[in-house]
Amino acid sequence: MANTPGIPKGTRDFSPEILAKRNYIFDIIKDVFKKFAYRQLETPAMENLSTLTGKYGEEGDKLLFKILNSGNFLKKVTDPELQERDTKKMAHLVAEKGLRYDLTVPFARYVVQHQNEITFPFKRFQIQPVWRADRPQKGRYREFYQCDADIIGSYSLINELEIVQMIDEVFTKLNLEVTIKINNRKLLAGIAERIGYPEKLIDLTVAIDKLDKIGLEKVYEELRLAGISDDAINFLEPILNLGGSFNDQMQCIERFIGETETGVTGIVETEKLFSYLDMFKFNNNIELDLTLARGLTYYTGAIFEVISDEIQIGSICGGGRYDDLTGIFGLKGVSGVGISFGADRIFDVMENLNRFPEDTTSSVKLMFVNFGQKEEKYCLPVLQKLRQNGINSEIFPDSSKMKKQMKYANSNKIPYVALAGENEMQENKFTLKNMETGEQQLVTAAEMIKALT
RNA sequence: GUGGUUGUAGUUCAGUUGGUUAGAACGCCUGAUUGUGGUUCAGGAGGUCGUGGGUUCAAAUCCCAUCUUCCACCCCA
Repeated sequence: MANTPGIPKGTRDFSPEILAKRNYIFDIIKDVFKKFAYRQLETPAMENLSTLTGKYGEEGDKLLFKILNSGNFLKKVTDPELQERDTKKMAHLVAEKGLRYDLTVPFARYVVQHQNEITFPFKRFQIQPVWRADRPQKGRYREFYQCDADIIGSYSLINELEIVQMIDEVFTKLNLEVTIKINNRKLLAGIAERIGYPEKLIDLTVAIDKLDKIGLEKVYEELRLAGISDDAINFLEPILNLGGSFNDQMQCIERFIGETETGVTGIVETEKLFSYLDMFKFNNNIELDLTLARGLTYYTGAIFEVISDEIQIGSICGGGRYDDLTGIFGLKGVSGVGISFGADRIFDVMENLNRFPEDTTSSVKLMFVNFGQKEEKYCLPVLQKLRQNGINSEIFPDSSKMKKQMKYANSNKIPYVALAGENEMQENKFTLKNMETGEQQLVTAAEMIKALT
């Protein structure tokens, strides 16, 4: 045990079985992204540390993995600095690169860097791992995948509509029932303004976001802690307890924030988005949820979150509109809207509910049993032909005992085995065995190809 | 960053108040079965008890440190 090697905290190996399942999810997401005309982008695992720092708040900076400079990484550090042991100050001296923390900031960097080559609006999707030096726990890893799609350079609410359509299609294809929650940051901003604390929008959203997790009382407590007066909190109550139909909710909101400028914009946007949504039929529930806030500070318009109806695991997909993502890199006035699927959590849900199709893990269709040199030579050309016909297949490389070979096929879930010995070779045929039913039949190579296609 | 928790075979776990050679199940390998996997039966391999130090005649067991696992908080996907 002490001698067996391991992997770093919060990381995982993906066995062929798990990877097959994960790819099943990725392929569905990827196909939907492509169908909606998003094009794939990849960025390097590492970015310049200066690109990453300061984008995720102070907490986020702490969670960045930094890469030690090559060579003498202490070259730039002076003796007094070394004595001081101020790691925060020293970090940029010994590390100039860091692992990406999400896909959005590298995307923003890409857009700004290549702004002259890009034709706007620009639609891209990106499926890559990200790294966070977080303390791992349930559903939380130091290396995990994000599946992002963003459109940047368009204010149209058609983009929001399409985001919802994509979400609906992905989860329909995955055979999962979900609820798509929609809100708008401008509504929240209107509320903050109305209760007299426009500058507390972030505190307000962070607190409201926890409503279904910690309950009303604790939310009030957080709001008080943030310095919001009891009067204002009481004033807020009807909004937090909002229910009923979309129209009821909108009426109530209108009464509440109808006089604030941002609030009105929020109402117009939300009503327009829902009027688009009304044009189509969706397989999943779509609801307006005023308590949906989402932590990310850069959202400015519509926000989305998806939760499973069948299992409690938190949000499995989220996104929203941001008006100034590239501003931090000096490119102003580019609005975008994006969505991110949490592949790892979707995996957990699928696994829990047993929703992966049976044949996900077995990509190999057939194995030739190896009886010896003469038989190998008889099988190899046929194997080649199967492969040319797009049938994933293999021959057991050694003429080991039959039992060992069958066991190999069995444990790798290979559905068919082909046997060719003296008898078969004389007739120029193969015995094709169905591993599941145990049935066997004598067939020609052509018949075998036909049976497996 | 804070609090708790875990560590013994490939895996999941037993292991008494400290006391002979540390066990089980599953998995793996071999055989029963020289052209047939899953079932059955028999046999076999596999452990520096996370690591380092301490207490003791004696430590998987007690103490300290450290690493690790998992969980909650903060934050987040």
